[in-house]
Amino acid sequence: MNQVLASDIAVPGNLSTRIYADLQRKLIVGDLRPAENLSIRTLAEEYQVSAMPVREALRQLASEDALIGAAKKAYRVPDLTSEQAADLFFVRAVLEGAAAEIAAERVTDADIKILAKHNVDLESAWEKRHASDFLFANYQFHRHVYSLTGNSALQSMIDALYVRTGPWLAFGITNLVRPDKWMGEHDNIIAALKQRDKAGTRRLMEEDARWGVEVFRELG
Amino acid sequence: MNQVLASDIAVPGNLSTRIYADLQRKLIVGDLRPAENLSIRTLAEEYQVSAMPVREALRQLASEDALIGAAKKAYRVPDLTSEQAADLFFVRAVLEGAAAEIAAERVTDADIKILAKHNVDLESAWEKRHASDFLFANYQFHRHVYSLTGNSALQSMIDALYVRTGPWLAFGITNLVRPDKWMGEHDNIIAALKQRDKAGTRRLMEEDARWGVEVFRELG
DNA sequence: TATTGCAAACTGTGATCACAGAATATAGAT
DNA sequence: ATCTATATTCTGTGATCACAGTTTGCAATA
Repeated sequence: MNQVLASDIAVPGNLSTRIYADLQRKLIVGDLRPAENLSIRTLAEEYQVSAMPVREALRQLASEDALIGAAKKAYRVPDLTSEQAADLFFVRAVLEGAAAEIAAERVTDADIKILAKHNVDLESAWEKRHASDFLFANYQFHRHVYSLTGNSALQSMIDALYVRTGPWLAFGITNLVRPDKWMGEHDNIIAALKQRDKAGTRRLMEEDARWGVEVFRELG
Repeated sequence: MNQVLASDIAVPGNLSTRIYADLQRKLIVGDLRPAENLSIRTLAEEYQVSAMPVREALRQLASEDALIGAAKKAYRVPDLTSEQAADLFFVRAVLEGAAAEIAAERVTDADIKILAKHNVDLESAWEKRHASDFLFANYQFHRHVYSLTGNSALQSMIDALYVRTGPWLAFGITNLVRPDKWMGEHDNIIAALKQRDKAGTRRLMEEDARWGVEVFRELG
């Protein structure tokens, strides 16, 4: 059962917000699969709440195109076309590239240690072929970089992109053919950050985002 | 009274979506002022619907930070700090700059005629000091440019930025000291598009977005 | 056995009510 | 006249119900 709503733990906000956050996380790490249906009443029972908070959470995710919602039809996780996926990764490259340039100015040694740890988690998850752990570590790594900008508007917009690409990436990496040439990318980013190399960090971050498109091309 | 919900006109979607779209437009053109309160029940009466669709629209706008919502307190239009405004215009410059570069590759002569018309509307609205017409024409101009990318994810993200900066810009331009040096920017963008100058269009578009920050600095 | 049609189950949407906390206005005291 | 305490009004939130369109499954027919 879901622990998200345990009321003894101090959680911010109302029920809708908590359910929204939980579903958002599940989308990012690929716990929800493309074309999967989400029913208000079913989720309400799982979360042990009424339909009210769930419908608001689902509507909110649908408004961000993290879910597809049509009248009188069940909400479902989008199954992206190649063009849609490419569009999302393009925006991610633009935003994360700009963020990385700023991050290179502000990064501290403590930040680099944290990034290195996330990278260890990433490779550990890859060894175990654990898709959700892998995606979560990847998200944590990237998020730490663009959070260094201190620009909350920028952060939430990039977050929204990870929510939308999560389900598709989870499918993609489990069928990945050649991950080797990409696995060292994060190390290169850390190295560029260490040198406070703005242009280099930006270029590497843009490349890393573009990797998502590569995955897609391999799968056809 | 609001005509948005006239049911004889074929409108897409449900009540929540229509109310959301109407409020979104009002935010973009500055019909809603910073720190203004929005009550679910009051709006429900204005739109002649129950509270249900309104609360979903407001919640959705709050989730995009287009409105501020706290438990048991009225929703209200955000009153941006200088840092928050600068952050928003930074993201706008990044996204619109990247979009403009692509637009310069795809722009047609028909597009340029449309852009020129929006620019005429813009200057006409300025002569009359009509803030909402001015902001709407400005939005139309920019939107036409970044819609040329065909990237819907990119478009909706930029749209969200106009929603958030609208109320603040509406206040800003009415108190604007020196608009002259900025009024020709759009003409320069059109000229760069005519020449299919990717780098130039991008640079000019980034500058134009940065103008929003300038406005703020003038006002203190 | 395959196909068609109908009924039952399931879907989101909108309306309405109860509730608790926040804001406001009013009346009382100093 | 000013400050304070209290009552009233207003706020979003959650739950529950009715409704109509969609999907699904089962049974009857060819």
